[in-house]
Amino acid sequence: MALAHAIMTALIDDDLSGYELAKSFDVSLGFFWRASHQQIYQELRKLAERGLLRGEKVSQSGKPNKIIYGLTEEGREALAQWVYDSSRMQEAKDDMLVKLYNLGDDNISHMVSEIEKRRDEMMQRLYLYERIRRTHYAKPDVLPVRRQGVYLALRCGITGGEQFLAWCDEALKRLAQIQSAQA
Amino acid sequence: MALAHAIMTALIDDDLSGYELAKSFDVSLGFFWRASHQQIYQELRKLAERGLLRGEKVSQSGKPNKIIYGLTEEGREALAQWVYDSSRMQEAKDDMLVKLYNLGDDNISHMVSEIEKRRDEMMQRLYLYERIRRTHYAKPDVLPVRRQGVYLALRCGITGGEQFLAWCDEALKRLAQIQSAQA
DNA sequence: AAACTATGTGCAAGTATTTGCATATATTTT
DNA sequence: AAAATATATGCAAATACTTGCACATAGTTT
Repeated sequence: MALAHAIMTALIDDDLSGYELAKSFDVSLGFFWRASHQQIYQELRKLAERGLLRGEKVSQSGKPNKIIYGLTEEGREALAQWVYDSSRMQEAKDDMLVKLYNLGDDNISHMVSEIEKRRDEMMQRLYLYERIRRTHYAKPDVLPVRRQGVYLALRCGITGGEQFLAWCDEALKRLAQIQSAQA
Repeated sequence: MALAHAIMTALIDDDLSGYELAKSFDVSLGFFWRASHQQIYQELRKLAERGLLRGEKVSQSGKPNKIIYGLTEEGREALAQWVYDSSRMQEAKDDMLVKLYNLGDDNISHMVSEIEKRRDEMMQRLYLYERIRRTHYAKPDVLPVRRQGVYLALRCGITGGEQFLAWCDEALKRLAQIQSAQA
């Protein structure tokens, strides 16, 4: 039920087309809630049908036409209300962790490379977070309230990412030990 | 596609009924991949149909009958093969983080209590992790390889949980500051 | 006696998400 | 000139997951 709310959230400040929204997702809310463009387009249409968004067709020359979506009053109210809904702790749902339950002499080197790959990806993600933090949140205390909320979400991503890197190092060390004992 | 593999993983050592499996999930793999009992029963039947599990009906007196599932050779092979499949980084998909993007003077006290609730839940989770660690993984180095993999997953849960607690404290501190500035 | 807890499995309906494909045009690169 | 990239939206099918309900028995608590 929450991709809808993530999308509405992305439209708080600006009206966007599906394409623009998908791009903005990639560098902000998508850090915490990934969605494919198909899902976004579908959800936008559904939300417009339900009256929570208003879609305006824009004809363009030189580019394909697009539909700009914006929150309706009803949408803003629904979103504000949603914040008070109770939400649950999310599990990691990460294949990698399930795979670790299957660790064996045969697949250990595969797990090493999988963890190394994750480590690299997270490293890149952290560079991106850090750039965003420096650029937009250098002095969080002086930001308006809502921006401070976004900052806190970013901090959650940063500290979570740093912890993950540390775990990767721990795991790789242990796996290397097992491998050297094997030889 | 991975609940299937989580279930098969839970059956590596022991054959279990759906009920037993659901319970074992609650204190192990379910930390990383939660599933309702309905989903588990469905998946067990599907896996049995596909020949990856063998289901054996057991009549019981005094208790309802049950079906004990175990991995077939084919299942074991499929599981072993699955470990080599590539897997992707998972996003948090956490409502709470999306809600933070909607932070405002009106809902700030709600967010405080939501974060406090999460903090409590994680604290309890960490107690449980710690008990498991002490009981079963006090000396990880001497464990067989597969158990060391499980230990690494547990460590991921522990360090991730500790990071989350620290983040909660940071967030609560900031929210308290905003609230006191408001007054 | 009634209520609650534990054991044990399942259907049906709805919602969410992924995967693969399809269609266009304009600009930039090879 | 061909190929790749960016812009822009969508359908259809399959898979995954959640929610609410239903049945059935035994033991324990109030």
